[in-house]
Formats: sequence, structure tokens, C-alpha cells
Amino acid sequence: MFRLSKVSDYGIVVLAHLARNPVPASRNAREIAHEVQLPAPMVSKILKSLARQGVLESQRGAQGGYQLARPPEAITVGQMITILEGPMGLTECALGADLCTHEGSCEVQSSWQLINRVISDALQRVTLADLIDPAFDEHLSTDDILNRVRPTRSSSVDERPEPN
Amino acid sequence: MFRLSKVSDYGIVVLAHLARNPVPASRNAREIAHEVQLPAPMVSKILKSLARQGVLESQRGAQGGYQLARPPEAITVGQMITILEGPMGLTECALGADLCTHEGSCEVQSSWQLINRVISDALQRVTLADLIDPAFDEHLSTDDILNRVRPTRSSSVDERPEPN
DNA sequence: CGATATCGGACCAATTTAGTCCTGTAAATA
DNA sequence: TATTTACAGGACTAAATTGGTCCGATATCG
Repeated sequence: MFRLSKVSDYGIVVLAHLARNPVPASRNAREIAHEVQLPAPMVSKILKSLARQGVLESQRGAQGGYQLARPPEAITVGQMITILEGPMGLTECALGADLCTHEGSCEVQSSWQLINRVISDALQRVTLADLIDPAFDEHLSTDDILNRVRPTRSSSVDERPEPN
Repeated sequence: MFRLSKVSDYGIVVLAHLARNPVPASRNAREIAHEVQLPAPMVSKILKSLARQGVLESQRGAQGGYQLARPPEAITVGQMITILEGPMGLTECALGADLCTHEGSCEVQSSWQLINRVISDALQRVTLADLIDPAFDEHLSTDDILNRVRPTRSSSVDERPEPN
């Protein structure tokens, strides 16, 4: 249905919450889950993924917990989705490899790769800082987003394969 | 997994095939399925949806079949996806209505609506004619797409609710 | 040591998706 | 007008995915 999974959905809500409420610096999974009103085991699972991928820093043991590893400006929606959802790609073949069984006979493969890149780029231009900016949706138009300076492409988390 | 369903995937392949091979004008579902090497009942189902939504014209009875209802330039990827996949929306709340149970407590709802619009707009800027253009992916950059003149927003198929 | 938390899995139930099939109806043709 | 072809509109099933839970291991603090 062209929808993000709950994992990504929740994950972004959690990250936005942490960005918006920077203190206390470190909180445990249970507290965070309670604050965003989402099922605790689910939130815990998501926090683990985010920590593993370096978006969050985790502290084990008593008084442990999670906190943002980078400032909200340095975390893009594209990165969050890629981490939580797996490599972005509207279709199999958009990922580039020989994953599609219709390779060769397919007439639209290369086009999909561009479309995919367009969407991916668009999501890379929106940061966590934007998400928690109350003026974001009111004062920005679609074109404002699209014409932003693009973040450096090569350093992106997206290039890495999904370990999950 | 942030992936289109097979229905949309196949549907776009089928439409691209019809656009690329305009003769014979009308072909039946079985022939089309054979040409694109996809399961016939599936293709038939997809053709029916596309016809119902006015992208294809159908002719019943002997010698019947399907053909494009509009020139490829007048069919956008966004329309195709909306028809085959249902209304676009990365999250529930991006659709606008009070579908999300966290309405009110959610801190990122309005931002999602913008993100959603960005993607939706990007997909509206790519037409079926682009998809079958061999030069499309080679000569166009992301920004070329994003900076295109936008199609008229209000006449879009996307605004209609999904009848399925 | 003992309490607290994350880590990294396995695991299950419910939903969604991919794919099939069947009955009805419209059109062409002999 | 009888027959055949082909779309229309469903219902239906099996497989895959997702949402969600739980557990043993490990790390940290006091």
C-alpha cells in the first residue's frame, strides 16, 4: 500500500521526540516508550536498531539508556528510513543488482532507478531538525525542499547494506 | 520494506509495454500477459483496475481487448501508483484524516504531510513517456526532474478516494 | 554481589499480498 | 439467434510480511 512499516513510523516518532526533548540526556527504553505512548517491546527493538546503526548512543547497565548520537540537523529522514526499513527501492530492480527475474526482458528497469533516486534524494533533504520545527510545514513549499542544497551523497548511511 | 506491491510493479511494466508497442491498437489480456512474461490472471486483474480508472480503454466481446486511453505524456507514475496501490501516504496520518490513534499526542504529523507531498509531487513529474524514453535515465539528473514544471495539481487522479 | 538495562535473537499471531478461479455480461460473427 | 470470445467483478487460498512479545546473555553501576 506504499506505506512505511510501523517500525519506521514509530522510529521516526521516537527520534523526533528525543530531538524535541533533549533532557534528560539519557533515558531507558521503558521511559521513552511511555513518553511517546507506544508499546515498550516494540520501542525497545527499534532503539536497538538505531543504536546499532549509530544514530543513537546506548549506555548499558544500571542508569543506562539512549541518546541521540548526532545533532538533529545531521540526521535525515532518508537515513532513518533506510536503517529501519532496509535499503530504499520502490521495486526490486531499482536496487541495481540482478535481483529481478525479468532482467533483460524488462523495459523499465533503468527508469525505476532514476525514480528511486529522486525519492531517495528528496528524503535526504529533510532532517530530524525539520521534523520538529513547527514552522516546517507551514512555511515551506514542496519546491523549497526540492531545491535545497543536497547533503553529501557519498557519506550517507544509505550506501551501506542492511545488516538485519 | 518501502517497496511497491507487485500489482503496481507489474501494472507499470504493462503500461510501459503498451506505450512502447502501440500496435496493434487493441490486445486482449492473455496476449499482453504473454508479451510481458507475467502471470495471466494477475495481468488480467491489473488491466481491469486500470480500465475502471480510465487509464485504459476496454473493449468487450470477441476481438476485444485493451488500449491506452490517453497518450503516454498524459499518464504520470504518480497516477499509476495511486490507482494500483491506493492513496499514497507514507504514514496513516499523512493522509490527513483522523486515522491515527495518536492524533494529538503525535509530534510529527504535520511534517509527514509535507514529506508525503514532496514524494507525491516528484512522482507526478514523471510520465509514462519518460519511462519508455531510453535517454531518460542517462541524460536527466535528479534535479532535472525535481525542477520540472509541475502538472496541474487539482485535476489529478490522486485526489479521488480509492474505490477498491 | 545484585539490580538494572541494553543486546541479539527466536518466536508467534494477525494482517497483507500474490495469485487463482468462477460466474455474469457485452460484443462480434457465422 | 446461437456460439464464441473476452472483459467485469467478485470470492477465495496460500504464502509472505509485519507487528508485537519474550528470553537468555552481557555490561554497568552502586
